[in-house]
Amino acid sequence: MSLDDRKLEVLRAIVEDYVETQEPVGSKALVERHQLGVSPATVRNDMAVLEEEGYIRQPHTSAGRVPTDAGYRLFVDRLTRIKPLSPAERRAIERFMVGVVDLDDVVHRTVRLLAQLTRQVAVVQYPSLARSSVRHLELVPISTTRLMLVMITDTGRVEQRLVEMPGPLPPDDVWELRRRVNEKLAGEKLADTPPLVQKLVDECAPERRGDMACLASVLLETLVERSEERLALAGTANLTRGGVLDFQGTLRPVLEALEEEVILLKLIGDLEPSTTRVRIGDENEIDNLRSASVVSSGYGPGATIVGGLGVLGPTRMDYPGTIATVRAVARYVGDLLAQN
Amino acid sequence: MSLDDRKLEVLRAIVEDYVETQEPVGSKALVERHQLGVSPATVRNDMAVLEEEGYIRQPHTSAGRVPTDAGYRLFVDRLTRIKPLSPAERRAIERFMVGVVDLDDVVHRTVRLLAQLTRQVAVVQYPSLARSSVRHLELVPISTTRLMLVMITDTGRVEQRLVEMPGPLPPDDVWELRRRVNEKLAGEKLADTPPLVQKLVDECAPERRGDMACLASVLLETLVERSEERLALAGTANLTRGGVLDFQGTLRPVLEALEEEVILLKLIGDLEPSTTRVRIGDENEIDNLRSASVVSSGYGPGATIVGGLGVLGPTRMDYPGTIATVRAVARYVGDLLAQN
DNA sequence: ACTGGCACTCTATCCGCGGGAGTGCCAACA
DNA sequence: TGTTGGCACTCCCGCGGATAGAGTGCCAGT
Repeated sequence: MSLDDRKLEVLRAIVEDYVETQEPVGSKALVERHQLGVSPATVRNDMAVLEEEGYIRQPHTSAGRVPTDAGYRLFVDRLTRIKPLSPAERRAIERFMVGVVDLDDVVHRTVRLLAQLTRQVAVVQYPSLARSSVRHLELVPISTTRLMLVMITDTGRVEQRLVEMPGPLPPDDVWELRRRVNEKLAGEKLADTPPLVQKLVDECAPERRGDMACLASVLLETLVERSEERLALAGTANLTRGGVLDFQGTLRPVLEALEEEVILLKLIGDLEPSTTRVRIGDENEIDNLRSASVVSSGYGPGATIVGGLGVLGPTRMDYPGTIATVRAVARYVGDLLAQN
Repeated sequence: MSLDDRKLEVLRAIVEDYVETQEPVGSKALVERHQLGVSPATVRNDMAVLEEEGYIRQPHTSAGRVPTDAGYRLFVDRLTRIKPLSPAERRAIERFMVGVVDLDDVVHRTVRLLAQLTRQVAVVQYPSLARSSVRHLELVPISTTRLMLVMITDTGRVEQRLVEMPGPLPPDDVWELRRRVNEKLAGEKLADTPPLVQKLVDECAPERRGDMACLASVLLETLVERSEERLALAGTANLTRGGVLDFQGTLRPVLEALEEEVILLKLIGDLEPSTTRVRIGDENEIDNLRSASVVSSGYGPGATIVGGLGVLGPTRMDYPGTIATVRAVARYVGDLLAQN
């Protein structure tokens, strides 16, 4: 049996009221607060159906109804008109971002901005190395046998690693290494570099082979293996809004999950679709986050996507508003990156 | 009236029991769990005195006693023998730190280690720029009018900033700038650099003056103004141990405080004394942390101190154990830095 | 100076009891 | 067939009172 329009309207009303009041909502209160044009009894019938279909449930017999995860899902998919940002919010974004100086700055400001606007926990991933290109590689002698390898990407990220050389290396040789490495790798996507690095070693003059091999191994580590993604987090204090009622009693599991970068990356790192994604409660694979929802989006200059960002909050959240904000911020950050 | 030895012993017993059980401790339970050699009645008299002096208090008439902040303070100052780390803990530290690759790695591992060992929130400050020296400055052309300034310090920190030049700059000029800047600044303590940077501009040939001034302003920002300290945080989930009983009801203020880097730096950034410092409850100037204690210590290669680290937990914490751990980890990190 | 005894206080817990909100069902109606 | 008003029912929540228990303060005795 499919749900007719009024039943959907009832679901919407339930979700909206529950999100606002945080209390189970009953049939009488519903008809009072919304112009449904029908009596409580009718609404009750609709509710019975909605409950049977799994979209709402009652905490105990004879209490009001509460949306289930499936209910929120339906609400998000079919009942949400993305509400445009208020001018105040637009201005907040603008104001927050004036005078950014570098990538770190952008990321930190963005994550705070998101947390503040949505009043939830915000996560921003640094532009993924895998999706960046090498802009420049620099070799800085630290001692006679040590080099500092500094890599700068087109997205503004700077990574550095220490290289222990097999033996002392005169400055001219460092210079030569630097030149060859840049010649070969500059401009290349990081994902494409491994074979190039190998070539670099192969094409090297035998007497330099040792040094180059050593450098190459660290290069590979930096470029690929250790291309651990970085991210920034803000707004954890927002978890305590609404008491401990959300998150079924303890923040513990949520805080634990937030400490695991791997988990966070999974949450916001789904970069395929350019659209905003919402994961509600049980839809999260992470057990610790079964009582949380995540709204995330990819961002990047133009249409390409170089990283993800998003917010995490209770399933009982203002989805339309949150989605709009996340989307707007993602777009803004993308534009900002495009300017560099 | 001064407290005799037995009264102090009673205080110690109260603190230890309360820390363990999290419940107000009564006279009878005390004599049962500790060999005090006197009767409950005697202990009661001692307790009355201790209460009068402000070291303990009862939540309500006819409940057990609970240490006050002053009680903890006395306990820490006069009743604590630092207990040596267990071999297991020593081994944990060693194992945690094998194979560190760079400074970021050291800091991240350290903060996780601390959180794990103390089961509390851990904070580690990156080596303070103000206390570091310039090892090398690198200028990388990004476009014709943009340079990336990369600074490497002797403590392993790498900072970068974008420099917008007034006009296009040929590679040779970049080279020259790089040479001059390094000549003047390499090896200097960051704190000493501002006048040197000024000199750099003054001594510059007039036709280069514009470029150099531009670079200098960014340099100053990087070296001084924006030498915001960085830090790492871990173990927030530990705040939820012991329910919400600690922290008088909500984690909110604590989580808020933990989001403010400035606050955290104040907490662990008191670098004067080489010894471990303990701040208990009200001793924290930050209102949000009135129900928390902070154990912190400076660290650095040898006797010098380049940064701070510490943990934050409820006033009801295991001070002897925590102090020992913080101290041990600080020393270990110092040794690690000394090796570079 | 310490101890045992005793009366007192206060809290936490359980119980029972409405009040109230909300439901489900049914019969009536358009 | 879909909607409505009515009604009995269920269950949570909050309240007051009684009780048990833990712990204290005080006092008299050693």
